[in-house]
Amino acid sequence: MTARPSPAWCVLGRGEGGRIRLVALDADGGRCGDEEIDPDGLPALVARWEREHSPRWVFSDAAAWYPRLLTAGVTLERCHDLRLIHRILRHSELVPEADALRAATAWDTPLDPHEPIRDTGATLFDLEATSPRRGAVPSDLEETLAEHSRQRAALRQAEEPARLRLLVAAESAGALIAAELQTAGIPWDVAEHDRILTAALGPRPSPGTPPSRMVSTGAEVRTALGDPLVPLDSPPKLLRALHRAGIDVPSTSQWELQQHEHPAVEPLLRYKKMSRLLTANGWTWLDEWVHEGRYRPVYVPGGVVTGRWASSGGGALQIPRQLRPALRADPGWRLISADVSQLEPRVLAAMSGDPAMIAAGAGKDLYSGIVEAGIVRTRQEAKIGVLGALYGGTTGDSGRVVPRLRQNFPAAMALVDDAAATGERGGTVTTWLGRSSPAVEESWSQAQRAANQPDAVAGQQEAARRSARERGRFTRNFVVQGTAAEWALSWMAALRLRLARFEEVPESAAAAPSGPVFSRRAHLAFFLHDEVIVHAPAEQAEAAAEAITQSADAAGRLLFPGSPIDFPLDLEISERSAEK
DNA sequence: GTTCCCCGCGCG
DNA sequence: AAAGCGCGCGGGGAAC
Repeated sequence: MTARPSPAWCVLGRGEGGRIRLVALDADGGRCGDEEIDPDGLPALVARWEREHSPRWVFSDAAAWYPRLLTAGVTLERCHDLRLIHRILRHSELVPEADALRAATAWDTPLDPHEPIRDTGATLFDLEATSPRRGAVPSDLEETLAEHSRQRAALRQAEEPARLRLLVAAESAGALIAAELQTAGIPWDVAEHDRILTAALGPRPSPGTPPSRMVSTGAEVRTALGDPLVPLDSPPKLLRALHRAGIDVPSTSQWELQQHEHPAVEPLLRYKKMSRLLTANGWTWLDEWVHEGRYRPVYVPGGVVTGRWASSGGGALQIPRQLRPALRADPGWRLISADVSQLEPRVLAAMSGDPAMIAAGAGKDLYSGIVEAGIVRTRQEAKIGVLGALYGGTTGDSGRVVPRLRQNFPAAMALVDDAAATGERGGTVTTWLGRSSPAVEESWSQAQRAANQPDAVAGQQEAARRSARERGRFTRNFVVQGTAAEWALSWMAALRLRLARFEEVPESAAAAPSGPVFSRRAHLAFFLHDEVIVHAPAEQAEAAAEAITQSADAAGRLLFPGSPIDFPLDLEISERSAEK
């Protein structure tokens, strides 16, 4: 009698008559288990397989399946998100034979974020029974199995399969993390938020009326302009009023206004700050987005072409620094905030293997390292130069510093310069782990060809060149921003597994208002490109900090094995997030 | 009345 | 300060 092969994968999908099916596959794709159950029994079924076999769960779309499991208290270690991975494999230059994948158009969802999923009471099955979500992919078992099989075939045939497999794992981990972040939420101090608003704007006004300090500041502006009726919230009208008062600005943006000495400028800038705070993160935002001491934004993994996350609703990726003190740990808990110093430049140094650039960042602030190497005089110059290198800056201070970087960091600059040149030609570029930039539209190529014909008019040529340079700046940045996103996902994926091994604290020490899943031990609470915040019981704070640091080191070694590159963190343990 | 685009500004 | 990359959002106002 042969041993029953152990399940490597568990595929979930809808079966007949509204039932759910689970099919277990061994490492070679052979079926080694098959169960069917009513939707109500799904969490218990999944929990049992997770406990007994810890397989990689195959989801048509983790964003549709996992929240339901989390609500029932079930967390999973690993998954494969077919929707997200389809998008990567379909476009990746490392997949030579993608015809079968490309033919499966039902899996080709737009980059647009999901509709915000605000009502967690609705289940996957309710949603699909009524109106399918925008960007929904098939969720029936047979089609889910078929797509899984196509993706495994594509991965087998890939060049650099090891890298692509890392990307697949990291992207899928991101799908789990995004759902967990939304379930856990960010601990948010409503009273502190209200204090910040009141200090800046005056007490909360009745609905429909502006707060008192905005009214008085608006009056100051109007007095200074000598016009009692200027509508300050309408840029075109405000612009005309500014012109009438002799303030000759091309737009009403703050940096234009700052060039002028007029007495209306200072109160107007103050007014704009207040208006921004009120409309973006005022009391209305608080009412809508913070409930029971938690802010629960909708994260959209893979929502940006480069692989960065986007967000949908609530502006999770734009929380102003001014409001950071409103992030506050529950009583007896701590926030551990960590951000990577100069992530993108370090990623570029590692990708290119540029020894001088790696050395400049070794164990310290990379920009200061560039100063100490005698390449530029000030840290500010170093920063502007490096950002210019990453973004394709050609003018001003950045344009003056970039040539010096090109001289001192030839390998690093060659990497981004090559990416830009490829983009200008209409070509595709690829991140370190294998995410490729979208192909140009046929109309773009046609316009470029037309502009190169002898009969092309000057305006046409200029427009085509400008468009080519724009695309070059995009592809230049794509390779670095995209690889940085891969590093950040690997960091979080490693951290998430470390935190999952933490002991649960006693009920009495649990964070009160959060759901049971994330109220008993350290958990991720926030993510923003190169920054994480972990919410942890006070006695786990040091260990969580250690896990964050170890995970950063692990991510560096995973992506760049053997490279001397390091990724130092700014890390802080506190009850309240600092404004910085 | 609704939809769409632009502006301006917050974040990395 | 912005510039040079990537985003989301609210508001106004034009387009429909």
